[in-house]
Amino acid sequence: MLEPVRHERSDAARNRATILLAAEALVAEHGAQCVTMDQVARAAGVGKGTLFRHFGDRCGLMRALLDERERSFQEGFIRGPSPLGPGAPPRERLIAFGERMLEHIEIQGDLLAAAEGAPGERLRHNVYAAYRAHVMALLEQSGYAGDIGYLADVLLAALTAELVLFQRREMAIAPDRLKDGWAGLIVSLLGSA
Amino acid sequence: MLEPVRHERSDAARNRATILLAAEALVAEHGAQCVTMDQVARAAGVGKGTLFRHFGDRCGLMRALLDERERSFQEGFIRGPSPLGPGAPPRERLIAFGERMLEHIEIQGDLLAAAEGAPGERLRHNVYAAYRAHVMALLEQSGYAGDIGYLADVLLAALTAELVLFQRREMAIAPDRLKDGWAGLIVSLLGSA
DNA sequence: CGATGATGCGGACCGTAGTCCGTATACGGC
DNA sequence: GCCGTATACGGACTACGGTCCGCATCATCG
Repeated sequence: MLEPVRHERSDAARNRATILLAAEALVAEHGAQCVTMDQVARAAGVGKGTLFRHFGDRCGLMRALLDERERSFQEGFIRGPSPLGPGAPPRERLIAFGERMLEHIEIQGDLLAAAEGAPGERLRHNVYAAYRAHVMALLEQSGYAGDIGYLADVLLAALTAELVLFQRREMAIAPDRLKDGWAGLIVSLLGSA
Repeated sequence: MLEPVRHERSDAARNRATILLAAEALVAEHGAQCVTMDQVARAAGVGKGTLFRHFGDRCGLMRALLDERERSFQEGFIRGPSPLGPGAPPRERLIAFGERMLEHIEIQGDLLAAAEGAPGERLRHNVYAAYRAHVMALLEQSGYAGDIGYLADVLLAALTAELVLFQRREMAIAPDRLKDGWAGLIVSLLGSA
């Protein structure tokens, strides 16, 4: 399996940067939901084809906008300080993971919602796989006796942007109640010992 | 708050029935994903406007197709035989509810996926509210000590069509493993007593 | 530096969901 | 049966995401 691309052509790199800048500005101004691909293309001064070649589809563009935050988020629970990162007992790390994710959704919610594509697409992505592997590892370490893979899916389902934004906005549930609910859930499952 | 509509006009009722019939046939033949609104309109011999006036949007049409099954499903856990319906202890009813829901998704999965609209729309509907109320009542009866509303949302998130279809199709997880996972989850939360 | 092949570019084009409004039709009152 | 009006109908129209392909631009090599 060879690497097909050696260098990105200079104009392509320039265009990608321009597009991301333009998209970021438009999203900041109008909200992710209201920004159309034509708007982004015009604002960046490129053709629509260029947009889609670089990012595949609308969700790909939104994901690209999230990417930096996403990477630092993942960095946090893989190599960051306790209790989110290594060092703390798995139960504490799991609680911290959920709380951190809730904060992530609080900040990036609209973009996360806009990055959702067809049903199930989200689940097929590397990001989900990374979360899932992390949660499974923590459950494993905690000595949980049941189906770890299944439980990981369920726990992550509690942390989807769709659900959390609904709880926060439609049901007007306070962030602290969500965090407490999450922590209580983990304690119920893994014991308070 | 008056009832604005006294009688549905006869042509309207006829058209609605015709549309549902045509849509059902097209979905059966091509799958819900591949059926367009224009196809349905042409097959039913009505204009597009009529379609949208009756069902609001594509998801509304899909929901209407699900409606009958949905009602009998709800009937099952509200007034049906134990352990799904009243009579069994709440823990057993909750397990039966999840298993029944998994079967429902197994059968109606494509339609359920096609009925999903914008992120969060699903959660705003009566159907979700009914499920949520049911699960909350069972948790209450079971004497669960934590945040019942939060836990209901989490448990229902484990039973979304999006997740279950992913688990079944993409991850090739067998139905029995999902049912066992669900039962194990409930037991972990409510105790095996 | 000039030729040449690979890569990227632009924007016309397409399919689909959803809207709008002038026209047609059913229903209730006379 | 006839009329007036509320209601429904149809299909042209819009907006948007996504595709396609002929042309331009870049990198490379002699």
